[in-house]
Amino acid sequence: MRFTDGFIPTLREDPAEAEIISHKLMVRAGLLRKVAAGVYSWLPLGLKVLRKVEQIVREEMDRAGGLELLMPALQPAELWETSGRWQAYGDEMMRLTDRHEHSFCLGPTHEELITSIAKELRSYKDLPKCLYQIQMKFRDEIRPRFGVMRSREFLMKDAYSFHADQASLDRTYEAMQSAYSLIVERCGLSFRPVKAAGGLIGGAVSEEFMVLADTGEDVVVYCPDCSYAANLDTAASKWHTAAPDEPLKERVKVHTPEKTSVEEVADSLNISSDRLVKTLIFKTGEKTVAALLPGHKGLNPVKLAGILGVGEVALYEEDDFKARPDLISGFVGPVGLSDAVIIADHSLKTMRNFVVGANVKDYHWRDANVDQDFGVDVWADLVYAEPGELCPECGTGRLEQMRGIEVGHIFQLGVKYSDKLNAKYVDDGGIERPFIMGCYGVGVSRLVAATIEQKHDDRGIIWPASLAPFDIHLLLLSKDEEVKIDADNVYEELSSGYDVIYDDRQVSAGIKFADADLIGMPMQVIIGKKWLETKSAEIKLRATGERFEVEAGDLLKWIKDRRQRD
RNA sequence: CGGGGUGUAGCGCAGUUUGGUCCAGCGCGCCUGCUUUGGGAGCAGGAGGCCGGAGGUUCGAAUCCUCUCACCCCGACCA
Repeated sequence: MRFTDGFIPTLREDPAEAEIISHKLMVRAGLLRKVAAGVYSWLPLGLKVLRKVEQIVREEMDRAGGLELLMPALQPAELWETSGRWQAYGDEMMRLTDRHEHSFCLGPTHEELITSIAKELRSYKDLPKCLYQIQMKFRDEIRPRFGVMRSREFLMKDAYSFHADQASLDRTYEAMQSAYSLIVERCGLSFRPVKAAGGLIGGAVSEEFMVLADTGEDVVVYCPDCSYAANLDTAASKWHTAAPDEPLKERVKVHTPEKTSVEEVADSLNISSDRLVKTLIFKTGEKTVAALLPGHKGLNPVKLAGILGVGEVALYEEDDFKARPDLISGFVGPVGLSDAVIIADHSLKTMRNFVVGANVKDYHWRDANVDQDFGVDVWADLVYAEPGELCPECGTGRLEQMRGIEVGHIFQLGVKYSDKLNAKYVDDGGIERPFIMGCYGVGVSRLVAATIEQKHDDRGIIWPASLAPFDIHLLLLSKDEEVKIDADNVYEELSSGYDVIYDDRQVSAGIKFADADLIGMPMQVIIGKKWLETKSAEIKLRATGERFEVEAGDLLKWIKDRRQRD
């Protein structure tokens, strides 16, 4: 395409609204324009990239046995009421009412809808099936940000699989796992699959695909010595040492006036904070939960929510304490605690003679012990894994952290939705059973942003060949009429085998160079001074900056060879 | 929603503290002409803004007051 026929509005300056590099570059390079908070128009150049990612995703899904379909974005409330998520999804769901006062939402995800469709699968003979679509999703994010990285309307590939047994689900899950790796690899990105929490979508087994980038919103904990990698939300570690072999003592009440924080109590008793057990009180619907963990560790609320099987947990606030006069803020402890579920971190099993709150203002117990002084209802991993701690899998590597962008997430759902929505098939014994399900998502539009986040320099975007909107950027730098005619011919010639953007604008060379680097096609073919002298073009590779002089007659062959090599 | 901040030409900004010197200004971009053409050219001329919106104070408001809307950043959420 001739530049003058295209619509590529490039900007010299960074837009004020953009914070991260990919957002700045997407606006500056003319891929994207903002319409409202978290809502964007994709301009022609941006759409070309989006379509390329979409096509890669489609090809890999098809190869993995997926069947494409298209469901509506507009969905009736009734469907969501049967699964209970019309309420559960909360403010994040975009809701609307039609002229007949019927409630609808713009789909934030499609488990409900796909499950209703899957009811057509009647027999175990129809299984397994994996259905997918590539479609706009709508989520009224609390805080949209970073351009299309976290927007309220975004392109997603979502797939759902239906199985008669766990082994079948495992096979599809693995096929998706490798399909996802291939998708991210084909986009030319370095990434890491990591263990993840199910969240609102739910499910026991789940993995996220993280594109590594400093600006990523997620933290990945990984082991440099083995393959272990997990989202910080779920990452485990081996950190507590064996029990000090000291005899159990009788607990003693100590006066700790005004000492409410871990540090203050530890200081006033002249002990280190790891000899103190803190008790955090949470409310989860009807229940009150007391979480016990060592004083020097941080509580991971995602783990706690997972153990309790709820979407999120909320710490007790002032008003909650007023409603429970037996709980004294700052002095809460497990000894004598009633009407609360006690969940303790595994590390407490090996702790002895520790300090806990006494449930009396200004007092703590010292030399308290599990069993002897209080019981524990649930043992669990409640704490954050920290860098430097030992890997939970190999046991020898020291964990490290890095940031990542979640571009894909796969889940084993089990019967969570099929049960509620009464989606069943008949097994070989003639008995009705709910489908065993999996679901698999890729953020297609986010993948575009993630690519730029990883592939750019201070001049602009560096597209990998697989996603570049054009293969070749042809620059005409001479005003000479004959050279112009030659350049037109080169454009025709290259266009026979490649998608070419031809900068035929009447602007200075500097502008053409700057725009070419900004919009980032992998290969620039420059026709300028040397053409007059030797009929040769200069080829510049965007990624490395390498330049080659190639004679007119050799252009096609040179480009073909080079592209095969790369 | 809580905390912080910003709305002035297509984009990036100054002016607001201390009302008048602003029927609003700068850089980039845009239009016309001439010159220029290998890393964001020069000269000359020109177009473009009811200063986010509504109301108020005042002889006079981009500037002060009230209300309102939008957007951005920090937190909980997630592809």
